[in-house]
This record gives sequence, C-alpha cells and structure tokens, in this order.
Amino acid sequence: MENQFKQIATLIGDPTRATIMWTLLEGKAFTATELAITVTTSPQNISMHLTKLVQANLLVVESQGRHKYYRFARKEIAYAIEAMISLVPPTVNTKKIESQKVSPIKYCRTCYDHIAGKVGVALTDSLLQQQLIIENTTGFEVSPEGEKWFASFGIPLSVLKQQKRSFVRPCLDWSERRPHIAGSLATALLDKMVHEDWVRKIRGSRALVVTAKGKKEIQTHFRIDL
Amino acid sequence: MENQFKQIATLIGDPTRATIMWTLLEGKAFTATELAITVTTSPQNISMHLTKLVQANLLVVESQGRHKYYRFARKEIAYAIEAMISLVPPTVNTKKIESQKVSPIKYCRTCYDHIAGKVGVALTDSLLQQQLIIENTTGFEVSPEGEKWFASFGIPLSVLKQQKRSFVRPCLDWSERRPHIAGSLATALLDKMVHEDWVRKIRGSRALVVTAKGKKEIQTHFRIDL
DNA sequence: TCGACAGTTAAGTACAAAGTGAAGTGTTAG
DNA sequence: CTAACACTTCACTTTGTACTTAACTGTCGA
Repeated sequence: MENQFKQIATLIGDPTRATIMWTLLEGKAFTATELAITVTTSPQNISMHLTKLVQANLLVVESQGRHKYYRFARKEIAYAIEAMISLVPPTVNTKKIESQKVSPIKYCRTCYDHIAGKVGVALTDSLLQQQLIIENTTGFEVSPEGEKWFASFGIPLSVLKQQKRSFVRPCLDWSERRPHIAGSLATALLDKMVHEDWVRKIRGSRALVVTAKGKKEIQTHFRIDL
Repeated sequence: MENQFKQIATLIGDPTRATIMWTLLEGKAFTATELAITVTTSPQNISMHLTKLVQANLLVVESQGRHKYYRFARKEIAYAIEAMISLVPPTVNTKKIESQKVSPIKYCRTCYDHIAGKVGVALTDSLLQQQLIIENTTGFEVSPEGEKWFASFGIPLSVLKQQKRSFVRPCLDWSERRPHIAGSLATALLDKMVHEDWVRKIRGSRALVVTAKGKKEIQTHFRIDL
C-alpha cells in the first residue's frame, strides 16, 4: 500500500506528466499529439508518458481511427489533482496585496465539466437555500419546485435524467473545501451560462470569467452578489 | 500557477518525500531522526528533503531543544495526500487505520528533562484534576494544596522556585498532542520517579519504561491505571 | 496507390537530483 | 568540563529516467 502510493506519487510527480494531468483537468479528452503540443515535448516522449499513466490506471485511452483520445480513468483522479493544486496559493500569496484578491482560477473555474470555485459553491448554496435542490442521505436531489425552476430557466430535466451519468451529486471543491453540484445537471447549468454569455471560458486555462451581464443575471436568479 | 503545481507535484513525487508525507499522515509531529528511521534513509538525506518540504510550505518545523519536530503545514496537505492514496489500484485499498499497539516511545518518554508521552499527559491531567496545579491565563501554577502535596511527596518547592529556568509551564506533547507539565518542577518529578525506581530510562532511546513498583505507586498517588 | 499523418518501439545519451562521507554547529547529560 | 547526541552543510559520486535520434506500424485522404 505504501509502495503503491509511492508509485502513484512518482508517476504524477514528473514535470511532464504533471502538466498532462493539469491539461486533462479541462475535462475533455485529448489526443496524444494535442498533449505533446500543449506540454511542449516530442510525440515519442508523450507516448512514453501516456503509456505509463494508462498502465497505472490513471488514464484511459480510446482509439478512434488513427487518433487516440486520452482522459482521466476516474473522477477521483481529477479530484486528487485538484487537491494538489489547492496546495499552491499560499506559497505565492505572501507577496503582494494585489495577489490577495482571489485568483480567477479559484474564483470561478470548471471542475472537470461542472462549475466549481467560489461561484460554484455560492450557486450551490443558493440552490440549497431556495430548496430547489435538497440534501438527502446519499447526496443531492432536485425538489418539485426545483424541477419547475430549472424548466423555466431553460433546462428541462426529463432529458438529463435519462443519461447514464449521475444526474446531480455533490463534489467537494478543494479550494473552497465545500461541496458544489456536479453531474449532468451541473454541466447543463454551465452550458446554459456559457451560452447566455454569463460566463466565458478563458482560452488555454481552466478559469472562467463572469461577464457584467452574468453578474446581473446571477444576482437576480440566485441572489448572489459577486 | 501551472509551474507551481509542477513544483508541488515533483516535490511530493520523490519516493523518499512521498514516504515522509505518508508517515506524517499519522497526524503527530516527527523528529528528523524518527523520520529517517521510518523512511530508512540517512540523517543527511532526510535533512535535505525536509528542508525542501519546509521551503515549499508543505511542512512546518518547530525546534525543541536539539530536536526538530516536523508536521504538515496545513490540513489541506493531508487532504491532498489522502486524495492521492485513494487512487491506489482497487485491489487492496483497505486503508490501515491501525492496529499498532502503542510503542514504548509513544507510551512514556522523556521530553528532555520532563516526562512526556501518554503517562506524562495522564500525570498532568491528574495533577490538574486534583487541583494540585491550576491552569491560569499564562500557563500553569501550583496551588497551595499542591505545595503541601509536593512537599509530602518529597519535592520541596522553595528550592525550585529560586532557579532561573521556568518553574512550571505547559509543553505540548507531540504524540498525544495535549499539554503536559514542563519546567523545573517536572524535572524534579521525573528525577524523583527515576530515583524511586518507578520508571527507568532506556539506554540509547528517549523511551521510559514504568516498573511494576511504579505502576502501583502511580496508581495510589495519581489514580492512574496503566 | 501513394504520401502525409498519428502514434509506437528501440537503443543510446545526458543530466538533474538523490544519496553518501566527512566535518561542522548547537544542545543535553553526566 | 567532556562526551554523546540531533541535526546541518558541503563536496563528491552515482544512478534513474526523461528525452533524443531513428526506424517502424497502421490509418487516412486525394
């Protein structure tokens, strides 16, 4: 067990592989070449590293024609990486007053495919407080009022519920250390917010920015002052 | 940010350092030498690694005399390590939350010149409960009843009080993580117990053993069942 | 069919960093 | 006081493994 942990740690601990994991946090699957480019290394090298990660069950690979798509094997992998990322700030923040203000990535970021960070947690709190979602023994569920609310918000739940993946579940946010919603409902929520231009994805990063319009709308819908 | 993550990852990723982190999960603080033994490496090497971990704000160190106690800088560190452990292949992932009977060094040991470990904390608790010593805002003090008690026990306080070093003060015990008495009174107490052969020092170690006589006497004087 | 592309495999090299031995500081114990 | 101990620092050696060069398999599109 201890040795297995060492193996995992050394595996993630290599700079190149760490960057791979960082990149994959975006949630989508990457091809080997895409990863080689974003990590800035050779195809042979990335191939070697990916093989190791797959063998260790940290990644899974799916072949499509001449491409191979790599992604996290389980969501726990993403959580672990996030937990490690959450260790970063204190080493930096000691410097300037300016940097004490919440960094974008902590402020609002996509956790795999749902919304995390300060905003994600606040949204979840709001949904809970309005009793649109309810905490039960196993996790979260949507209340009858919630169903109506989401429908009027433009997210009909009937479709989502039929999907394989879990509909709505709590996910611990590592920067806030409080749960936020995950699952297909959370994804739909994020999609909607992107589509309505409430938030925008920042290219080459996992951070999101909340637009002026978004701030206003979020205020009215969720009663959150950003 | 990405580079900082890489640094953290590579830092934890070294086999020796990973084992250090694993060991520290136990929650208590370890000395450099203790870590060198459990990790099975040289003192120089462990010193080097610990320095790096402290510089990265993953660990904090507290000097007590010639010992240095290392522990996690924040609880988030432990969370991250646990998240990584949860990635260990599903085969044998039953975490050992441990059987281990209390080791001698944890059981009863000298913290330089006063008595620490389970017994030390228990003694302190007993003294507090009998109101022979009293907790005030700055630390501990001996009550009038306490003075009489110590005198009858063979420790006249008048002499001790004149010494330069602090007479009685609380000292955090790292294995129990609770305070025990320190200062000249504690030293006198230990001396007395050694002299009366209640406890014996183990050569080449900081551990103490309680003799059969000691168990009996401690039971009568402190109402502690060992 | 061919050439371009995506990815793999194999062998050899290079270098950062882990580990070691020796000598240092500071602390405690007798 | 001196000796033992806890830990650090420095200078050196060693070694693991990441990365490179090169040649390979398999897939796609014109």
